[in-house]
Amino acid sequence: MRPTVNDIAREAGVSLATVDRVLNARPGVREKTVKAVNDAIARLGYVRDLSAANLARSRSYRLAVLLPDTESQFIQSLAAALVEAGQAAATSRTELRLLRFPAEDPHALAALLGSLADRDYAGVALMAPETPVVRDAVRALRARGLPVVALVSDLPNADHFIGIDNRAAGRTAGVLMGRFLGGGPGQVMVLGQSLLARDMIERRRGFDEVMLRDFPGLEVLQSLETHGSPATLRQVVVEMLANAPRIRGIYAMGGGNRSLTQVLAETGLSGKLTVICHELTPHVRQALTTGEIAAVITQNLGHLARSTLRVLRAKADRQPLDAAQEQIRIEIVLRENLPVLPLPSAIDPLA
Amino acid sequence: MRPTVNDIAREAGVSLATVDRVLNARPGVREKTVKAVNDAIARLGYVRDLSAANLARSRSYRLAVLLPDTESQFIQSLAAALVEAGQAAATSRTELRLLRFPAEDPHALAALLGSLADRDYAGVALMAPETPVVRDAVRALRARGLPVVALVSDLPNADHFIGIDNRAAGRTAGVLMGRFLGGGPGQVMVLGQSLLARDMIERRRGFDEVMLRDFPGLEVLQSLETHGSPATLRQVVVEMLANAPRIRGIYAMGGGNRSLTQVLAETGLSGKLTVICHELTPHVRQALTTGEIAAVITQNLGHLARSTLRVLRAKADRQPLDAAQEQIRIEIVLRENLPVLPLPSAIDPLA
DNA sequence: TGAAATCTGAGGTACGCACCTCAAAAATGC
DNA sequence: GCATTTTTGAGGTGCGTACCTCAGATTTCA
Repeated sequence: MRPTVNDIAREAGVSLATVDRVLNARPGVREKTVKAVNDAIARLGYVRDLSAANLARSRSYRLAVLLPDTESQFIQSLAAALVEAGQAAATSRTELRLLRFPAEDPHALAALLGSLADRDYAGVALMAPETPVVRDAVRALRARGLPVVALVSDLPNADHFIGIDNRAAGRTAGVLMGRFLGGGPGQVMVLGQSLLARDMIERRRGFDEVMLRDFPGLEVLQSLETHGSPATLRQVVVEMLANAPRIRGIYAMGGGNRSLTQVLAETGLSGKLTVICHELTPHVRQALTTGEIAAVITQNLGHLARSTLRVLRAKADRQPLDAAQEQIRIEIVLRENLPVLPLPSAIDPLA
Repeated sequence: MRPTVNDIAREAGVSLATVDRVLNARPGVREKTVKAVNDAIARLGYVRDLSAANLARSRSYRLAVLLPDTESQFIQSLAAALVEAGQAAATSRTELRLLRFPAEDPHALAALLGSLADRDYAGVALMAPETPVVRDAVRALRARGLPVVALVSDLPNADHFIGIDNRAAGRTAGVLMGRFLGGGPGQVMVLGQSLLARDMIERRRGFDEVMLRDFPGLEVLQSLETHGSPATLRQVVVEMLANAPRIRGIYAMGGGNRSLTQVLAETGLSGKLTVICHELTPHVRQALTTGEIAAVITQNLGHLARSTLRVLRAKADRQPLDAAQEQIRIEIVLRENLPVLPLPSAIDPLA
């Protein structure tokens, strides 16, 4: 049998109450006694039983995840992954509430953040661009002891960031583009939703780093801004294709993948250009299999979602996290290593 | 407050004992009553508290993981990942025992497997090539109700396989090789430890599929067998390099990466050939950063280890698994998306 | 309708730990 | 040495579920 707290008490020659004080770092125990208890713990190889501890604490975690109300495939997939992770975590006294806020309204978001403090949440995860009001709202929440983690897009004053290193992601796109195009010659088009967004800036920087250093034969054109609008995307892409006849590759830094493949299809360029984009949404999967898209840089949303819950719980308990497990990988997906779609798992509520 | 079993009993108008019988699928309850209870569960949105359930069951899991005693970097990394996952799982009544067996002795392995049945293990994970004696030993274990999962290398009669699809991995290597070499012309050398091992056969098949279909300009040479011996590797590689002057790429299907880079360095070919190999070991990391290796196809060993524990526990409890979470991805690692090495996490035994 | 079989209720204990109280013991300051 | 403070012990309760027993209620079948 594994040792219990009673075994420690006996081994250390102290009472259960003292062991408890040591284990839970409560005050009122002499250094010497603390050491005696810790020695006993080490001798017996005691490991706290988390199930029992959580039960006794009757601790539960109400977590909020705030996503913009954008209806992009990426956000939808992310939301779905979060909901699924939330269902799985329900058996562990964890309740996840998915809240949406108007994408373009930082003040609404700040107000929402402010309202969270009162409703005894144990932690908040947030995917939003950084603006001064948001920064202040995050600071206020943290001051109240609520952990706040940034999701997908980093917020410098959050407790933690869950997502990929966008500069490295840009570099990865760069190597793939460079090598797939054999180092040149040719031109590469770069598309982004908003060139002011932190993520886009970092991806572009990483991409440029590699292209300049390793593939000088390829000319990387100025970033085109789509503002998340299919019409704008279509216009700028068509225009650029007309002006730059040596374009052989397109790096889509974020969003608008559906519109992009559509425009390429219409202009008869499907499969003729090397297209590298981000995020493995359903449509991108499809385009990968047909060869319209050559490679995708992505992050595993299931992992991202589960990691979010784990990190929030750890932060709420002020426990350390397993850095290796929580690191979100920059995944490269080609047609050949496209992960098979597992059937939507039927979560058994009694399991 | 979340509903408990008592709430269900009240809501369904039955006693606690009946709710318990329904929840744990014990006999002696009429269809009609079962339905009443399930309806109450649905109405209240009851979710079983796993912490309490595990505690009450006082269930614990002693798991065995059997690895060959090979001292390759891959096995060492895998063992380390398993040990770490085992430590983290200790708080959840899970004890992992890492057992090694002589790599080339199927009978010793079979004997070891046979001896496990008596020592109340809850499950067994096994990384071994399939041989008739092993197959029989696995069957015997399963007949005794012990779940057996195959690790890294598939065993057709195991309960589950944890690892990557090697054929898809080979295809992935193929696309990368083909695209990195611009489709040809040239020759590609292929190296493998043992050409009889199931994994190697599948990787080669996947690689050939893609090369033949998409890159006919590249000639894929016959596989060279290294038998895990640096000397043999050196010999066959040097010989092949002499005989096939148009070699531009090397696909190392498994093992021997250290020796390979060494031979290339000695022959002045470092960085001049496109080398694609498997498994991100410390040495391979190094070779990636220097450019000696262009790309690595790998599987996340941390994930593999944690997945092993989760799957074994689920199998031991006859519970369904989350296919999406347990799917091991085929990861492509280039210098630019090399995951940063997290510091070896200090596992807090009290956490 | 009666006996047998089946179903249900009431109540209990146990799991390992957290957290509480109050009194007793030990250490400390003066 | 005494009062004061600090440390320790003994004992308790509760977390939500699993699993057990035994008596009483209900249904089934002859």
